[in-house]
Amino acid sequence: MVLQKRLDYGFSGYQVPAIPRATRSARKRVTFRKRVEGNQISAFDLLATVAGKLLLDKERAPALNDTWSAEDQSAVETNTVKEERGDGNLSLKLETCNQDSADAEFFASELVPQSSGPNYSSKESPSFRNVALVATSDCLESFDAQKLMNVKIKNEMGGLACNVETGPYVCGKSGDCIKSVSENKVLTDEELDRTDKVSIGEVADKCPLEDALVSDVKPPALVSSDSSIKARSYGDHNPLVSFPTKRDVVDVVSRDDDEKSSGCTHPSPPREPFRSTPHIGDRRIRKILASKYWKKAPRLKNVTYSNYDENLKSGYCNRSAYKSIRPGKNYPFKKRKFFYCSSESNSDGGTSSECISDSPGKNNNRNNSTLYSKMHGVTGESSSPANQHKSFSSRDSHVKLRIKSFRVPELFIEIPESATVGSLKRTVMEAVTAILGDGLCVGVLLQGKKVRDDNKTLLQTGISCDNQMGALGFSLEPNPSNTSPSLCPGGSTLKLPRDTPLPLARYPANHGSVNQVTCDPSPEPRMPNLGNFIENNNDYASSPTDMFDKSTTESKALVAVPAMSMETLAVTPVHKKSKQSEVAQRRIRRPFSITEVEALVQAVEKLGTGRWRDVKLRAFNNAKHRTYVDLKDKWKTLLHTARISPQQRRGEPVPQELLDRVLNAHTYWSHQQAKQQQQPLPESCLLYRNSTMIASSRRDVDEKILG
DNA sequence: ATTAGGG
DNA sequence: CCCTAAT
Repeated sequence: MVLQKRLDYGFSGYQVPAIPRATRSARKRVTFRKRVEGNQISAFDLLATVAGKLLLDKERAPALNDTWSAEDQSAVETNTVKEERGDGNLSLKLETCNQDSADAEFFASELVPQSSGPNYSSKESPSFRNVALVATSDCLESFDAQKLMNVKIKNEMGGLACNVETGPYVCGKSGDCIKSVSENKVLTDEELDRTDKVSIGEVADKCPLEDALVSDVKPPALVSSDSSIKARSYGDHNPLVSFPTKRDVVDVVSRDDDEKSSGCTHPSPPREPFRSTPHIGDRRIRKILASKYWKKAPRLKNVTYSNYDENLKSGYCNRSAYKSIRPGKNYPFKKRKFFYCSSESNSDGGTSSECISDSPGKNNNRNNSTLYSKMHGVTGESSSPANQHKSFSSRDSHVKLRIKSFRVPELFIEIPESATVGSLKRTVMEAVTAILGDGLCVGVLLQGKKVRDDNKTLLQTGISCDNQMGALGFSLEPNPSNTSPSLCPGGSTLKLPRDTPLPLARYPANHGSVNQVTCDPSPEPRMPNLGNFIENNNDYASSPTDMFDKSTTESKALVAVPAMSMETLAVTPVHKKSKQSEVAQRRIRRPFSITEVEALVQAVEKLGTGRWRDVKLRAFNNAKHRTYVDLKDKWKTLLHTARISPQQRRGEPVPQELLDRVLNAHTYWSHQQAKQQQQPLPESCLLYRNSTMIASSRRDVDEKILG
């Protein structure tokens, strides 16, 4: 059985490794695992794990959040067992296995053939008993999931070989029962609140895993579990993971050796696509445990999320322990952060729909810019949507929109009671500003439903002149993604860049002076001109020296950051808390401009490779967003670019001249380095350098070297 | 905090 | 760009 690296986890609770970057694109799989304290495994825990996994990936976070919304839950529920139909938005697969061990582990990883599981001791395998807790597709082949859910698993020995409760907590002890929810059942609130056993599943004889139940004699505690989780997100339900078509799903499949993911230290033999759940040979029973909690989550926000957060935190708290034990660098979740905020703001609060007023388009002279300026005018800004796809041919009818206001996504602010009103204002302002400056998505809703296809015309979408009031809505959402548009082609949002972490964070509510503030800047919304913000990123002035300053300054100016005094910073716990809660994000991608490349090359030519800090200081001292690591990386890519054929190069083409300089500088400094190691004779070095550089027609080399 | 490399 | 290991 799987259980590779069981020993990787030497702590209670569980960690949720970051989702490999690869998962940002469709059809990528991720792996994660979870360890459960004692013999308890709860559906919620599992889901939380999955959720946490997803959340850890900032770009996916909202996706998950959406999934948590009540609307989608049903879909999840009904599709859990129907993933083959591909008509759902997310399906969950989970399976667990039993093992004689003191603790339980949740492996959300692809089942690894026993033979290939490198990290578990051979003696572990035999004692392994898999008990499928989730009816998944492969299980369905042999029996109906619905039935499975309602069957009772009995242990002839007087106990249950495996007990899983879909309740908040799953008891692994024998005698416990499986609580499951019918996939088709719609839970009532009452039911949702019940945490006790609901139904007992008895594995039908059909279940190929029955023998597993009869497995070990001892009070077979559910000690270890192996779970494979597959989640599919369909564009329609997942705004962040938008795909061209509904069929284009994202599979979040647990597998340890996810390609490119730093999942497993030990490369496992190539696996079949996750779809074919491997090793059915293992006796497994599965049970869908998602539905209930997925449905429930949106409602019991406080409980759910706090719990959730706790879980996540626990993972983080144990990071060090984890790290120390963990053999490889498999799970780079070190600095991953998630926003609790987005989850909720996206699912409900964040979506503020606005009114629309349609009117027969008479103004043919108006173009889309007019439309947008109008849109944004409401927010006090005008911007040019970078992602505007809709085509407004001049002869089209025009849809007039009037957005009365945007509601800012939910904000959570914590401030001491002793704080002054003024500081509260500043705090709120700061939070709001941070959000706005952080980048927002504009979502389009029609009939309350998100419109995700950016490529449809308004007409096709149904946003036409004869629209009725209220049919169309817009929403501002925290932009979770720095994803390139290509990653979410179906998204209906206008992505705006962000550079700073969302200040939103859910703080422990145990603070007496927690004030929750929801900001609604209706009267005089101060929105940054994000459109320009974008454009400025790559639009540098010609002067390599001051261009960075300029752009930086401009960007900031555009973000309409209110003058924030140090005092404010001191007074607002938001900052501290934000950092504390590790709310951060992947930095936005900022392609190097040619000018920057030029500056970099020049600096490296002079300073050589390996002195990135100096390079930074010298040429990018004013570009705060460029760290020496960035520069180093850029050099690396430049070098690579220079070495590959022009046809293989992508992105903004770098002048061959620069690339040549890169090559020259690289070879030169490489030799330099080598020489230094052998015989630190400055003279020969100089000679070599000069010959090389001059040969490469670097006129300014000398100056730079001298200067 | 930097540097070097792998991802 | 991120993440780590090693300085």
